[in-house]
Amino acid sequence: MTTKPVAAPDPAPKPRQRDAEATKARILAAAKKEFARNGLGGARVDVIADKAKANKRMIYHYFSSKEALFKTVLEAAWVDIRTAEQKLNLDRLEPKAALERLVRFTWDYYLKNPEFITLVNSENLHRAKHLKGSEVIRDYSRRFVTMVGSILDRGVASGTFRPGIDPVQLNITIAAIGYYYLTNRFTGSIVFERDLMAKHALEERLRFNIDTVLRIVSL
Amino acid sequence: MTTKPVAAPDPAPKPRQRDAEATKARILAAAKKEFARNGLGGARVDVIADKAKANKRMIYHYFSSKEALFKTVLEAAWVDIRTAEQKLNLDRLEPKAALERLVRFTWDYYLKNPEFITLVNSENLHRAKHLKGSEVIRDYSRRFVTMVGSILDRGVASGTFRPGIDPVQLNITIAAIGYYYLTNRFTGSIVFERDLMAKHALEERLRFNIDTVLRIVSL
DNA sequence: TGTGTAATGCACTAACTGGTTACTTCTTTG
DNA sequence: CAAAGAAGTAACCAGTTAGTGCATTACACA
Repeated sequence: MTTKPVAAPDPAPKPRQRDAEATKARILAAAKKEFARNGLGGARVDVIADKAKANKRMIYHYFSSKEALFKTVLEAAWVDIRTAEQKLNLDRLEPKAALERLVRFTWDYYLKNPEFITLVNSENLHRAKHLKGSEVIRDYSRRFVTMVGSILDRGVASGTFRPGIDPVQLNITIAAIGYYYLTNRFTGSIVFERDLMAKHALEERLRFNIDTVLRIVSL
Repeated sequence: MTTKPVAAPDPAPKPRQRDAEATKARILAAAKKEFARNGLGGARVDVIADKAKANKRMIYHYFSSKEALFKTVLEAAWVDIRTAEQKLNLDRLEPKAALERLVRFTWDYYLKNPEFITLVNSENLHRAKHLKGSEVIRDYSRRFVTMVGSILDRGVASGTFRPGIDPVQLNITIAAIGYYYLTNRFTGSIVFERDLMAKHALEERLRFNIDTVLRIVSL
């Protein structure tokens, strides 16, 4: 976008009064929070501008529209989780450990990044119209599915996993058992009359989930 | 609410021009659709009025406010699914069959009543503030958890299920593996590059889910 | 047939909301 | 250092939106 000085490799990033990249980043961060808290429809552009200590005009300058901003936020969120997943280096672990690691990671990620869940919910309410056709997402996802597939293959080869498991179904299930618990934590706590977010409750759920996944793949 | 004629037991319900109950019902049905499609924030009261072939004034006359209307819709939806669950008479089935029946029912219900999922999502976005303190929900839910608990107990007693399974965790999981798949069907179809709503895909998922649940409870 | 009440309809508003216009101020570079 | 473009601001606009005041009409019952 903006042409940075090419010469010196980061020559003491002098504190600017005006910094396009920084402003954009602040807007993005604020938008993520606001969209996550209130959904696309409920989010207010003015609130985002305030939170970002920017002006509403800046938002339209950099992102054209509320929906385009939403799309950017959403894509960034997805790239973030998929990138983190790749860093797990699950290929280096033995199949069972790899799967456990993945379940644990997914759970922790959702816990630490509750915005992700709400953003995804919001996007699905809008029938994924913002993500439709996004190659970024498709490319990242493909690598991910492949990775889980190869864990399964290795497990089958070494005789620890049963054959014939669809990696997609497994992926969905791993996400589901964490995602559902957390996204519905408010109604869930009412329906089941316990604090689903209490520390021990969270630990118990994670244990249950790991057990579930291992049972799915075991012989 | 309104005092109906007490005498004759439904003496040919003459077609009225004005019928409070009928109007209320139409509003409720329209509201359910609109809330489900657009969420609480995105739903438009005028649209609900039009869809219900009623006047906006009627909505405020019967339901006081948009949020109160939402609460009514939400409670009704919950009562509906819980009532349907009770009608399954799972106590009469042997444990394994009962569980399979429940998984199948849950899946089918979500499929046939997609509004339920979206309403619940919307309520959780608002941190369950409309359902908080609703005794209706609490009472219905209690009976449900108890029912699943007794299936598990029976299974353990007959030596088909392993002991020590928390009925709440199982309940959550049964809901999760269906709910997640369906609520995220739009982004899911993009991420996994398949039509998750194709007939064979749905059948495959149901099979996978039944298998998962049986694996969780098996010895 | 008359009457009180519940049901209904219309027109209105006050507050908001996404988006824009017109302008000022900083920063970079020839 | 001057000029041009980039970054930033405030006030504003047109369309919406939840919610109301008030007049009107049908119904139940005497």
